[in-house]
Amino acid sequence: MAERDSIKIQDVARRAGVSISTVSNALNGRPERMRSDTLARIETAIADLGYRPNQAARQLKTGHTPIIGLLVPSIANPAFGRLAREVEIVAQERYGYRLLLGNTYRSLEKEASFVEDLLSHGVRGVIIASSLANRDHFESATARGLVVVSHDGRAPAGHAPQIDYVSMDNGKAASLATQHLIDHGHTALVFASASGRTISRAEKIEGFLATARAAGLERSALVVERKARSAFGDSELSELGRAIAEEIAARKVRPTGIVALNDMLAIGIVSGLRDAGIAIPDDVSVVGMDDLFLSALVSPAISSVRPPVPEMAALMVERIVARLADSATPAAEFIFQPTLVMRQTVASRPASSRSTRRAK
Amino acid sequence: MAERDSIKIQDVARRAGVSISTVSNALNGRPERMRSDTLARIETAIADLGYRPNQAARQLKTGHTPIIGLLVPSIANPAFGRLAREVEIVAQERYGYRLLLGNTYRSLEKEASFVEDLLSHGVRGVIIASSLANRDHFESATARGLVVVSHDGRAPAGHAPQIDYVSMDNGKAASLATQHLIDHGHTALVFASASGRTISRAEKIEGFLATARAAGLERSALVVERKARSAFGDSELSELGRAIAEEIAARKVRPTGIVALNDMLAIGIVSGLRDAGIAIPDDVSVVGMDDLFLSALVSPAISSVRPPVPEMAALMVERIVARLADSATPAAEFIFQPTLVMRQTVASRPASSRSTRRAK
DNA sequence: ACGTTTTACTGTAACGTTTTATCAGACCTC
DNA sequence: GAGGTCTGATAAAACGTTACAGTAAAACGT
Repeated sequence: MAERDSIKIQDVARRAGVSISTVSNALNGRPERMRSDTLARIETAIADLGYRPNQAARQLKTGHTPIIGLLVPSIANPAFGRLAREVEIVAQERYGYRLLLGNTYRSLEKEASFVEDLLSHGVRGVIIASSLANRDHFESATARGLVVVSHDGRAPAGHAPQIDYVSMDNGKAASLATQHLIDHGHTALVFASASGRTISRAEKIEGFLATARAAGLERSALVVERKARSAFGDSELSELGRAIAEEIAARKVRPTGIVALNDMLAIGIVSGLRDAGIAIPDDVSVVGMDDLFLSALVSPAISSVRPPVPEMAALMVERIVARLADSATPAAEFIFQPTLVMRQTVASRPASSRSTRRAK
Repeated sequence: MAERDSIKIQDVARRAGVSISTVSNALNGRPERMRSDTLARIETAIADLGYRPNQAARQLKTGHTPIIGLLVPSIANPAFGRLAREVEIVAQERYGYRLLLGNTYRSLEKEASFVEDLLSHGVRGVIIASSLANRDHFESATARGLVVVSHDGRAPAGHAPQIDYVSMDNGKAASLATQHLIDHGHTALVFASASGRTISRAEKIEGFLATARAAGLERSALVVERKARSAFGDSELSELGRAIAEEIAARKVRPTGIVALNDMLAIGIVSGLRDAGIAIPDDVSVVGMDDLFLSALVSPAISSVRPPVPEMAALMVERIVARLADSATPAAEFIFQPTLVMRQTVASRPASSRSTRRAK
C-alpha cells in the first residue's frame, strides 16, 4: 500500500556490494565489525543514493524513536514558547531528537491523551511543564516505560519517585521578589495569582508567605487569587492581571507592593493599575517572575526574577537521553537558582499610603 | 529487543474470540464487514485491555503517520507561538494529528534538515511558516511525497505549483496600515522592516509603496531595513525596532507615520522612540501587523492589522488532511483578508513637524 | 600441519500492523 | 436441489529494519 519509492537499506547493500546486515552494522555504530574500505563503500553508497533509514521500521524493531514529547499549558504563552525553543534546539542539535508538541490547556484529559499518544507513537521521553496537581497518569506513564521530566517545581513528598524534577527554585524566586519589596520599605504586600493548584504556584505562595513572615509582616501579606475564564494560559493571564488590578485599585486600603505569579500576570497588573490612575512604581511597586523579554519592552519595564531557562532546558533533555540510554539511572531532582532583575516597577514605599499621583 | 509488554492486536483478537484481521477491520473503519455483536465484542476487548495500536507498525504498513510538521523561525516569537497553538489544537481535536515542531532560526540548513527528518519519520504533511526565499528543497520535498503548505504569502510567479499557500493578504495588510496613516493626514511615511527576503516581507513592502504611490506620496514614503544581529526572530525583532527608532529619532527631518513589518518590531519602535523623547502618537504614529495580544497590553497600545489566525490555521490543517486523503487534490492558494485594529498609536498629523511634546 | 581463535561478513526471524486473497456457510432463484 | 450470490469471517504475505546465530576464510600458536 505504501507507494514509497524511497531508498531502503536493501538498495544501499546492493550498491555497496555487501549484505543488509553489514549496512545495518555500519549504520548503528558498529564500524569495527568491518574493514575500513567496506565502511567507506557503504558510506559513499548511502551518500550517492541519499538514503535515510525508515524510522518506523527502526522503531518497530528497537522500540525507540528519536522524538521527545513536550507538554505545555499553551505554546502561545511566551514563557512556554521560550522554553520550547530552548528544548527543541538542544534536543535537535545535541542529540538529534525531534520535538512533539502538545498544549494541555490545563485539561487533565488532554494531558492524559497526549501521554497515551506518545506511548502509541513509541516516544519514550517527555517533558511536562507546569502540570496539574493530579499526576496519577504520570505514574501510569512511567510504569509503561515513559521517562518523565517534570518542569513544575520539586517532587511532592512521597510521590512518584521515578519522575525527574528540573525546575527553578520557586520558593526562592518568590522570596527574592518579596524581599526586594521589603527592602524598599513595603509592608502591605500582595501575592497575585491565578487560581488552580500547580506545584509551582504552591511553592511560590509559600515562599512569599515565609519571607513576609520572616519580616514580621504575616498580618499584612495576602494572597489574591482569581480564576481565569478559560484556562488557556496565555493572553488570559494578562487579562486576569487587569482584573486583579481593578480589584486592588478599588480597595480602600491598598497594598504598596505586589508580587505576581509570573510576568504575564505582572504585565496585566501594571497595565490595569495604570488604567485605574495608579502610578507604577510611585504608588505601587510590582515584581514579576519569568523575566520574559517582553518585560524589558513594556513601559515601565517590569522588575522580575529570572529562571536560568537555557540551562534547565539543556538538563531536561540530557536527563531524558541519559535515562533512556541507561534505565538504571535513578530519577533525581535538580533545582536551579533564580536571580533578581531590577527594572522600573519597584520604588521605595511612598511616605504616606495616600501619595500624590504623578503622571509618568 | 523491544521489551514492550504492551498489548497488541493479537491480544485483542484472542480476547474477543476473533481473528486479527477482524480486529484490524474494526479498527480501520470497516465495521460493516462484521456482525454488530462481533464489533461490540471487539470494542469491549479493546476497552478492557486498554489497547492502543502501535503507530510504528501501522505506519510501516501504510506509509502514513498521524503527525504533521510545523516549521517556524522561532517558537519563542509570540506570533508563531499563537500560530502553533491554533494549528496544534485543530490538528489534534479535529483530525487526531499530532504536531512535530521545528525552529529554523532562519537557516536554510535547518529547514532542509527538518524536512529530511519528517520524511524519515514518515510524516507526509508540513506547514512552513515564513520560509526563506530559496525554496528549492520544498520542491524536492513535494517530489518525495510531502504535502507542503506555505504560510508565507502567495505563490511566487511560476514556482512550485504543488505547494499550497495559505496566508493573509500581506499587500492588503500593509495597504490598510498605510492608508490608515494617510487618512490621518500623514505624508512622511516609513516602512520599517528587518532585512532578509521572505515572500511576506516583499509583499508588505510592495503594498506599502503602492498605497503611498496611489496617494501621490512616492517621494516621501521610504523603506527602512535593518539587519538583526542574529536572526532568531523573537526578541531580536524588538531590539531591531529600538535600533530603527534610534536611527529615525536622530534624523533632522522625521517621518510622522511608521508602518512596522510586524508587532514585535512595532513594540520595539514605540519603546525606542519614547526613550528618545518622542511622543507616541502625538509626534509620530505607528501601525504594526499581527495584532499580538501583547499589542493591547503595552502602553500606548499598538494599532495593528489583524490576520485571521484561527481560520488560517484551521484551513492549513484541513488542506493537509484533504490532500493526504486524496492525492489528486490540486494545490491551491488561499488568501485571507486582514482587518485594521485601531488602538492608541495613531493620531492625526501634528500641525507642524515640530510639535509640542506632551507626557502621556 | 593441525586445531583454534579471530575477522569479516551474511541469512533470517522477528517487530505489530494492514490488506489481499480465500473460504465456509447461509440464502436465493429457477 | 444445483448453481450462484451474499455475509462474515480468516490466513498469510508484506512493510524496512535490527540483531542473533551462523559461516567461510584468514591468522595464530605450538
